[in-house]
Amino acid sequence: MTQAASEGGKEWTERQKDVLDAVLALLVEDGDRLTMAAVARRAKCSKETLYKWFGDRDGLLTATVRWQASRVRAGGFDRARLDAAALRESLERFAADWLAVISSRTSIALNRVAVAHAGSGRSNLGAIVLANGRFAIGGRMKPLLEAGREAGLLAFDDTETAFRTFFGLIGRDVQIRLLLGDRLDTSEEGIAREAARATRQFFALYGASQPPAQAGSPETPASAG
Amino acid sequence: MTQAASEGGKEWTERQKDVLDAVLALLVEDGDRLTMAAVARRAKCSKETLYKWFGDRDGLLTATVRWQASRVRAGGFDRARLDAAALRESLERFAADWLAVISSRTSIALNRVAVAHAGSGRSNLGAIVLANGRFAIGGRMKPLLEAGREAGLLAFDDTETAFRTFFGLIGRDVQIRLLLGDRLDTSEEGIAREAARATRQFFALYGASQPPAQAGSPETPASAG
DNA sequence: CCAGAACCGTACCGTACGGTACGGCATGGA
DNA sequence: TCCATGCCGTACCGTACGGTACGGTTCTGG
Repeated sequence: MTQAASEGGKEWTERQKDVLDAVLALLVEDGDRLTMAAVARRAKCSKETLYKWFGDRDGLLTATVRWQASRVRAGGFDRARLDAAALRESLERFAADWLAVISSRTSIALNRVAVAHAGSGRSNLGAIVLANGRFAIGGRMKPLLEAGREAGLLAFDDTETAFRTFFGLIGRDVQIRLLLGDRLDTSEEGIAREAARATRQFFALYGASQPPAQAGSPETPASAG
Repeated sequence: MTQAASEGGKEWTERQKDVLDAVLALLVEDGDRLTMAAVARRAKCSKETLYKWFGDRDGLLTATVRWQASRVRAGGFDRARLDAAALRESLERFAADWLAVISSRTSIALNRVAVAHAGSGRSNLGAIVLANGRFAIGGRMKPLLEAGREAGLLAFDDTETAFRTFFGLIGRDVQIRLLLGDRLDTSEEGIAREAARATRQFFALYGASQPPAQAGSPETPASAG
């Protein structure tokens, strides 16, 4: 499960990418009530071709998830010149990017089918989504956190714990509420505001320039109990 | 959507509760690949009876969600004598209870079907789960936070924001990972440890006894930008 | 111009499942 | 004793959908 993000995969032809985009569109519109016939109709291809290219329904869904994942790669930071402002900006950008992703209709639709599949045990869509979502962003953010620590800007013992805390401060209840059908503010300004808040709170917890009141970082107890 | 938790509902007979428990068991075992025939077999009743009692499949699922929700009510705190230790203990207990809930196989199964339903637009299972999960705990925790503020132990402007921050510190990536099929440590000790960490971090952000370095609470910017 | 491959559109098959009908049995009240 | 009610078990129906088959059309290479 804790595998690296899989490669963008298999280099589909343009025609095949069109089909996968059709699947994404249908997924967003109709939820997981997706039928092979509907895909064929939408993509103007035959069902026989779908089965030839993707094997079966699960293969089509898997390919769709990978296809979508292969084009949301983003982020990165300038490791060379990392002062407090640059670190804060990078973290804030990560936070905003992540919020934009989990708020997108595509991500919501994909996560819904992956969650449903994970429940029925068939295939491993859940693992793929996790690898390309939560674990991908973790893999990209942790080097930044560690660079910030090496630059004396952050203080934490365990990178994973620090990252997961930031993750929680960013997402809070947003993803589960969206998955369950709640409506939330997903405007660009709203996202920017939340990203700024999460970053501010993260610095309050892990910023080295303003050492926590209790000795040690807040992720470890200052005293027993 | 932002409705109050619905009442435990309708007072089913014992026999009917047995049926709903059978649904829960099947949901946990087989995911949402739940068929009416399987329920009838498991509960040793006829399909006709199921339809008579619950209307249709969605009605059965809705009743099941309400039934499960009606018996996870818990929590509460002693408002009278609220010192720092009592507040911390209450928050930690809330956090541990919530982690135990979202880590339970029943909650995972129920959230999975609700997410799937929210995707297909049919029925409002998502709203029900949300009302009895996220919003129910919010409704129970916010009075505690405000009591803590009135007692001079916490400092925040907006109760909702403070609660959502705590929510994020507690859950982090746990719920989405579990829903997507990842395996996590859900032991009692692990939960207790995470609850303690979340509470410690929440106090670091919102504790009044140790004012934040920047003026104001970390949920509002100290200066523009 | 021809052969073959790729693919579209549609018809078709089998099965799973939601929902209904019905016969049989038990209980309880008159 | 008899009828009514409520429920079990099972058979049944209609439909939706995954997957396959096949005829017809377009494209490509020779």
